[in-house]
Amino acid sequence: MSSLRSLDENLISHIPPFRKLERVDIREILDAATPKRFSAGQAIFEEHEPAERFFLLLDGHVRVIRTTAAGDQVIARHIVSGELMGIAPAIGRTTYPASAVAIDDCLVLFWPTNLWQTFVAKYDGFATETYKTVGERISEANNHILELATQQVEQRVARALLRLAIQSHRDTEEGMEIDFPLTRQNISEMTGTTLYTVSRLLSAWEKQGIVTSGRKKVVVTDLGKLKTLADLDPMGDS
Amino acid sequence: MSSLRSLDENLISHIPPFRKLERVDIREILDAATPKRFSAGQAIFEEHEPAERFFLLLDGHVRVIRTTAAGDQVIARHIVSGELMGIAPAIGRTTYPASAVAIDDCLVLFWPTNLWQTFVAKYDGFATETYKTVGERISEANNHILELATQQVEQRVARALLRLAIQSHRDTEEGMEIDFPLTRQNISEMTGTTLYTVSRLLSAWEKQGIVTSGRKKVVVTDLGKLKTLADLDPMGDS
DNA sequence: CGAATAGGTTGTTCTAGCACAAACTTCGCC
DNA sequence: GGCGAAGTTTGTGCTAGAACAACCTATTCG
Repeated sequence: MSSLRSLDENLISHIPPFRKLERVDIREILDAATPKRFSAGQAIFEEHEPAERFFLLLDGHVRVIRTTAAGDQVIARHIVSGELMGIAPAIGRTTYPASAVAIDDCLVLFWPTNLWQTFVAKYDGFATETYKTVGERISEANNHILELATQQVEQRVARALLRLAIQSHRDTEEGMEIDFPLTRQNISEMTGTTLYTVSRLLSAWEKQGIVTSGRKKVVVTDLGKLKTLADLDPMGDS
Repeated sequence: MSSLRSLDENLISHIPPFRKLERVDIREILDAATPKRFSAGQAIFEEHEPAERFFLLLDGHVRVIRTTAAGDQVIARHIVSGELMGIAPAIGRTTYPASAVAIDDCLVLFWPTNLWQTFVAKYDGFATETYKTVGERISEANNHILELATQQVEQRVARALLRLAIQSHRDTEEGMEIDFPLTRQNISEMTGTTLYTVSRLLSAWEKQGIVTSGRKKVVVTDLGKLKTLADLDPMGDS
């Protein structure tokens, strides 16, 4: 039984892995999908859980998190609408490698994992496009490693903010506002530092007019300066 | 023209991506392969270079390296015999994401990138197995991020050594010797620290009977103790 | 509306580990 | 067989940033 009225084809027809497909194919894919809403804070899937489904985020923002034995959390990435997630089957895993949590209210579509093979086999371009996604995520991960291994905290935080601002912002009079709730703690979990250090950095940047920030909110007011901080800052501004 | 006598099927028949294949298929694959030797220190491929070939390491050890704009190097992983490398095509890349350098004398087989599609389409199990490899590398990368973000240098170095010792060792009277040349500098590039700190750690561990080390050589003499250091050491041994 | 809670700031202290320097050892090679 | 290069060790600062503490300020919710 379809949980809602039949889903609109335009929902996914423009999204990379589906872009090249025929209307009929899209129809088929949508008919096999289950839509589901998650409210802010809800877990979409958990690390180590058997990967029984793969997901497409249609609306909202999702945080992908890993937790160490010692209890520290690390934010691996943020998923924005139009992205696939939980695509463990693509990489021969039977278990999710991380947890996904809805940051704000989210709308997702999901399919049972066993359909993955079918999609890959049946829909031309789907495999190529999703493997490209996988490739991008590997690159991201490797860049993250490079950063953690070679850069100072300030640069790492600047880069993290820059990426978020570019990936998912809303334009306001003040500047580019990161369009989902983001705490100092969150930023520290993305960059391998502490919330205190992030707070100090943001305060300093606010004085220099690079950002404006509030409770769970960050606005980049001077993208250029932030970029300078992110690219190996030639010299520390006084 | 085949560069050498025809290659022996046993060379690759036991290697995961090829294991499930028929003799005929293996024959075909080998006939399409070019064997090549690299001597210690030689580059096999370079970051950013167009990915015109993908490789299988038959013998020797390879280091996968990334370099930052500032000139710092990071060792992403070590490849041991039987592993594929330069599999950029698998993840929709047209360019190598890192450089590969022969650590000791190496024997590799390579194929032109355009054959990748053929392999995936034609040889059953090849796709699945290689995507599993990709998956493992993603996991590795993510673990590396977790470590860099949350662990102390001592633990990271212990883990790096542990991994190497398990992945590629030779048993000696002293213990498990990492079976390729490895300097303090190399270890520091794997763990995001300095060669000085690594040297001090190894010296300390040598006194505690955990390792023995020499020029470009590390032998793990007490695997148990090293594991303790690697898993969040409950308390620092005096 | 008022208390509880989540999030943020800022001061102070302290240390892991980086930076630099200098000397030593091992190895390969002319 | 001795010189030079590459690799290693160890000492001495020194500082980025973690840890902890205390306090402040929005939000939320009964």
